[in-house]
Amino acid sequence: MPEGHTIHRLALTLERAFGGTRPEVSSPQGRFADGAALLDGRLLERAEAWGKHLFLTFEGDRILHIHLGLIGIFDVTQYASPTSPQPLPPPVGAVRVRLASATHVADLRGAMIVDLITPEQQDAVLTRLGPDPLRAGTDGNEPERALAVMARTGRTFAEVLMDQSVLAGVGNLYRCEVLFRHRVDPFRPAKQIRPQTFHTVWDDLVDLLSIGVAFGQIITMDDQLDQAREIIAGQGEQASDAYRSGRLTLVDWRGADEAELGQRRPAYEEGSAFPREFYVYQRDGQACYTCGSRIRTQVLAGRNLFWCGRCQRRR
DNA sequence: GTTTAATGGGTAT
DNA sequence: TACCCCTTAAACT
Repeated sequence: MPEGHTIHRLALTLERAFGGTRPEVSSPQGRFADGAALLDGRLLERAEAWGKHLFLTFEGDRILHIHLGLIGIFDVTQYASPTSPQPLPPPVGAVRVRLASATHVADLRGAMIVDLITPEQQDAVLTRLGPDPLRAGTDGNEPERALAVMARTGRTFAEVLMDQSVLAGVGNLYRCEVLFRHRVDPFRPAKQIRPQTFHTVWDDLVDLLSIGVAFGQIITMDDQLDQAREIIAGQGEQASDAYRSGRLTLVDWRGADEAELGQRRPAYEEGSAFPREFYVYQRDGQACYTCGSRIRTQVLAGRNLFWCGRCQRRR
């Protein structure tokens, strides 16, 4: 499930659930037992996402570095409320890390990276990342940085789009869909992409990923995006401003009382889901919605690329 | 019951 | 390019 939007949403959810508290940290499966013991009962200062990397900073500069990889999942649930305490639900399956408070529990399974690191090690991870569309408008996240790399690589645009050192947070699904949305040939050399085209793609990614964070799912089709934007516009000025600035993830919910949260909380939390539908992703052999020709697929650098050979020719 | 695929990515060859 | 790691659920036999 994880592209950048998943991780940014997780950071927001974890901050709301555990930020400023001292969660119990354990490793029911046992593979993170030592790290869990070091973090248990420590103050969780903040949770942050950079591209697909998640960092939970505990007091004393103890940083829990998590990367979900392809199959990782971090479930955060509220199992009790302050007025109605409930027993903590037992872990199910291979839970490598569990955070638990009197009201919330978060279970991490299948992650590729689970490490306790120092601020210096965190910096080393961050310097290897390209600009993150979900941090657009902040230092170091300018699309020009990606353009500079593109100008001196021999690789195709589709390869470069998923390279985390060029762009942080974009995965295979957003890649396929954004290429189709702008009718760009995936195999076009990155250096041949016009800067104006790339800026349009970048702006679109800022929009798409932000909506992905807001709704907790990848939405790429125009009719669904229109509905999504309408729902966001109905959330009031604060959510709307944050969305327009491309930083819906960075809204700080801490300190808000329940009434305020009710007003600011996006509709998605009440569970409005869009049908899972895409322009090209996993539609190989089916008719392109625009031109009717068959959607094609090919393994590119180990991942399944999907595109429309007619709509995405030579651009 | 066994195999496969999944929105990742590092390391060896 | 190949192989490895992580875990689960759906699709096979």
